[in-house]
Amino acid sequence: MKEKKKSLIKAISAIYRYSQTYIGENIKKYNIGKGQWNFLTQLLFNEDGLTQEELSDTLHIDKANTARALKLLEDEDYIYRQLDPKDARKKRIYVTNKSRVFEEEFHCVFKDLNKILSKDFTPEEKEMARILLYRMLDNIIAYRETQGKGK
Amino acid sequence: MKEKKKSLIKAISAIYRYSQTYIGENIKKYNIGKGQWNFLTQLLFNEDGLTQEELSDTLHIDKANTARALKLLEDEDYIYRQLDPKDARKKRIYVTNKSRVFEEEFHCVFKDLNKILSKDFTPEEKEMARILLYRMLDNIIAYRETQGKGK
DNA sequence: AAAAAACAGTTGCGATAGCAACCAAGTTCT
DNA sequence: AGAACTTGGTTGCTATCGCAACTGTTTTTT
Repeated sequence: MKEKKKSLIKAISAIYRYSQTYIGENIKKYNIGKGQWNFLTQLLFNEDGLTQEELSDTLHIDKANTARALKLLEDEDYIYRQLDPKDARKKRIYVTNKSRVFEEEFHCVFKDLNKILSKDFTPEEKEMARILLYRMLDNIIAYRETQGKGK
Repeated sequence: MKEKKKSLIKAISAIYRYSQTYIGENIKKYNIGKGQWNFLTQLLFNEDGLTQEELSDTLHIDKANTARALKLLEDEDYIYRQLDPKDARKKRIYVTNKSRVFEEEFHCVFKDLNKILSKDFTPEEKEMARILLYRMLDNIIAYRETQGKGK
């Protein structure tokens, strides 16, 4: 029985899908879906007031999805859009009070997921995992840029 | 400006999506999509003759998707299904000669992706990334089992 | 042996994702 | 100023994915 080396991408795929399911289950009660968490956490825990384009770039998500996800978040009153007074093409996205009310609860969902994933990791291993993952991400972004898909 | 610790799952999500796009582009010429590579590589590079359920379990993919992906692979003549003579519920999946013809080319797509992701990694870092990722996967699988979603 | 339960695979459904085409607002070029 | 181009966002399309409900086969229970 030949021992095949298991590929990085197989693990990443499975972790991604199971994590999405986990997130979906744990944010369902807020009436938002697993396609929206990325945007909401970015706005809540990093910075709001970004345009949709900036959000897309930061999160590496297609701008069409960004438009759709933000629409849903807006419908549920977690964010609102405001036209940039300097440039009427841009819509700047801000979180609502409702988002702030649930901020801590949201945060827990992601802290918990992180704990699940890195269970029994030493602090050094956690840090190493983070570093290696973000290097992989940078690598594939750099590759895409050589292919002319910079953005 | 507060320095936020970046989460594992954000990186994993982005890597997953970019990798899926990469794979999709590179296997398009074989008339198969990014939803099918996981099954085909498993059958080609590990073992065929598995049932759909076994494939689902190994790849951590819902059995409904397995059925659909295999249907497409069968339509394109990369695999065939054979009823298990001992148990008429089971369909065992085998790769075709057509698959074997392209085996090396397929392999390159995934080797190349692996190279892109782990660019500038030392051999130790590559190994560490693999180990940590599979531990994360095992962790979330174990968590799911505590939640009664063993399979 | 008949009924009930378990198992393997399929289908229906709704949500998410990327690409391409499009529209409206701003910028640049002549 | 007007034409051409760029930029930011939206919509249409198609593919993927997980869950739930279903069909047909096998096993277990009584």
